[in-house]
Amino acid sequence: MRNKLASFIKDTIKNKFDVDTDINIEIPALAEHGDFSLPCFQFSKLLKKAPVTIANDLKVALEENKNDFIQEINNVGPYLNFRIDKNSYFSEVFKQIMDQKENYGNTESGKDKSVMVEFSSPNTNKPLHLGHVRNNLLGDAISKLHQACGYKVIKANLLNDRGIHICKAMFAWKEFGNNETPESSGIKGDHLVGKYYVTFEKKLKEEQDKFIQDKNVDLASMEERDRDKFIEEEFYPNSYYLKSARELLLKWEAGELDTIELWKKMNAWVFKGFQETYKALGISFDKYYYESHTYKLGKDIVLKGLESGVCYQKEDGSIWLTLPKKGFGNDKILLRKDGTSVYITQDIGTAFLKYQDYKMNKSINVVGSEQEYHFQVLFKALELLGFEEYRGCYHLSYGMIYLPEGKMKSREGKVVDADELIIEMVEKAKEEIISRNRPFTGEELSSISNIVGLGALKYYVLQYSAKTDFTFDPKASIDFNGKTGPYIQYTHARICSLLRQVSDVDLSEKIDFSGLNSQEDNNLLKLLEQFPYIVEKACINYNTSILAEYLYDTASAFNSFYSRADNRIKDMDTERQKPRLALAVSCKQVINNGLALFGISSPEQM
RNA sequence: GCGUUUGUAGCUCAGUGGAUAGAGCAUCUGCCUUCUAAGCAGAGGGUCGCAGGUUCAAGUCUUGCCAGACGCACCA
Repeated sequence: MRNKLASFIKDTIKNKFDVDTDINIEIPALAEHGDFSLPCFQFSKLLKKAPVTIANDLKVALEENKNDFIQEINNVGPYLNFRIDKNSYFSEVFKQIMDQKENYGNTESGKDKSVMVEFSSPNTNKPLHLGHVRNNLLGDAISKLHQACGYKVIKANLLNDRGIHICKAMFAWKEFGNNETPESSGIKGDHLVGKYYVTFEKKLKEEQDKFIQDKNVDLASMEERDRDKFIEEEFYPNSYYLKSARELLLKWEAGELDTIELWKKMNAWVFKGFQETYKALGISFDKYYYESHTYKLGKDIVLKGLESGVCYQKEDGSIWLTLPKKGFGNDKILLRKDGTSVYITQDIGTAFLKYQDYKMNKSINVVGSEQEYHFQVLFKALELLGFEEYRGCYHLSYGMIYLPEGKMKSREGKVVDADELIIEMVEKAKEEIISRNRPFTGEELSSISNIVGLGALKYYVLQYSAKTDFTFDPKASIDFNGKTGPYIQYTHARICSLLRQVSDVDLSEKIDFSGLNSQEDNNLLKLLEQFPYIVEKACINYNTSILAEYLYDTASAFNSFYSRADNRIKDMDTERQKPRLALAVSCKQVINNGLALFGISSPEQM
């Protein structure tokens, strides 16, 4: 409908003023202004006229050869407001939704293009927490949004399975583990490994406290920076625990059999644990990369950069990248004097590898905002090293999550554990359902609790735009009233319930929509029409909150429509029922499709 | 210190340079013998951090200041 109007205006402008221009059509903030509006500011530069004059002239021109679907054109100052013939407006939207069903909302803006979305990418030394949940849900939603816009999407997960962090857990397990396994202890693998990682950190802290006491240093009176420096320079080189973990890392790098064996064993525990969490969240990946395979990558590329003069070598043998003065503090080291790679070198190699594997047009990394500078350097490095595809690389940065008591800290165990959180949400959903005395069987109850609990969690996280930090309020997150996932799911369930009760009404024949002229009818219609634009907008802006907002508005519009005293559909005669049921069916489809983009299921009953 | 970023209702957050700044929660008032009340209708609540600038128009762009967050590793 919007396209039809836009091309009509475009043609008219071309005839009247002899210029080609894009048309930006808006939906008026106030319904009484009309169904669509055309702010004429957008043409004033091009036509060198005042917006109000343009609006006047254009109105005359448009009215001269107005199509029958436009009922009325009004100009209010610089705005041209259009009222669309209701019957054709409703029919067109309803027809589109019925034709496209679960594909309604999809567009072709990404047709023939591919995108890789790398997300999750956890370290394999501890279980996933709320921060990972945000990452996973965001990455998954962004993937689905791209799919809806026609892109071919590859979801990738780069597991950081190697390094000092896992060696810490390995050492603690060797020292204190007594061969404990997930089977022997009944503890989920990632939690078991995490337990030993925490044990390591605890022992290290004890050792540090003792060291400081022995040295008789008064840390409390030191500046924070000096304190860190002291610990780094004085304590760390003398730490038995750190030395032991480093030894394990060296043995791992040397390929020592026992160490590799233990590393494989513990990583396997963690992977299995992660898989369970991913499954619970309904998340899957098309491709796994492992840091243990990629950590040496990038070296050749850097050496080529040295030949071409992009990089330079210092006297000690280390290799550095020259960065532009503007925007970058210092040059960046790429290879240590012993020739080993640093973090960014691996990322350079991985970028090349990903492209070799998939030749995608876009490559998105879903990583927290604390790594923004890292990605700026990385993309600049890729550009300087001649990797043309750096243009398609994008760091989807998301903000931190605070708890009411402050920042989450994994080392201190001040985190919201992902598995526990999921269980809590599902439990809460179950309580809510039970309290409503619904006639569900045990199986239905647990299936619906699962859908609702996860819906609440996912919507809670995705309602925020990615870049904002937000405070996780356990009470609010678990609330099912107001702007929440369950509210939207509930609306869907209500529609399903209604449809079950009037299942004999046939909507396939031509429907007369002329009876739908209330505020509520029109609001809902307009929202349903907008859905494809919302999906595209959310995708372009990498912003799930746009869709979250929209879904709430749509559910809310339906509930207003539904609760009108004179609108009791069940009691109406068939001819009056039809257009209203058509609206309800359409709304159900849109809610279903929209929630699906968030990985949220739409229950038939709840 | 430098860079990036945030500051919108009591709280948590939306808000393409465009029409009278919105939502949820919380508070208050109504509505279940009724298509699922996880709902609906309504009320109160704002110096859009502060001060300048740009223009027909600024919560939105810009400069300065104030306050917070993140970053500025041969960690990842």
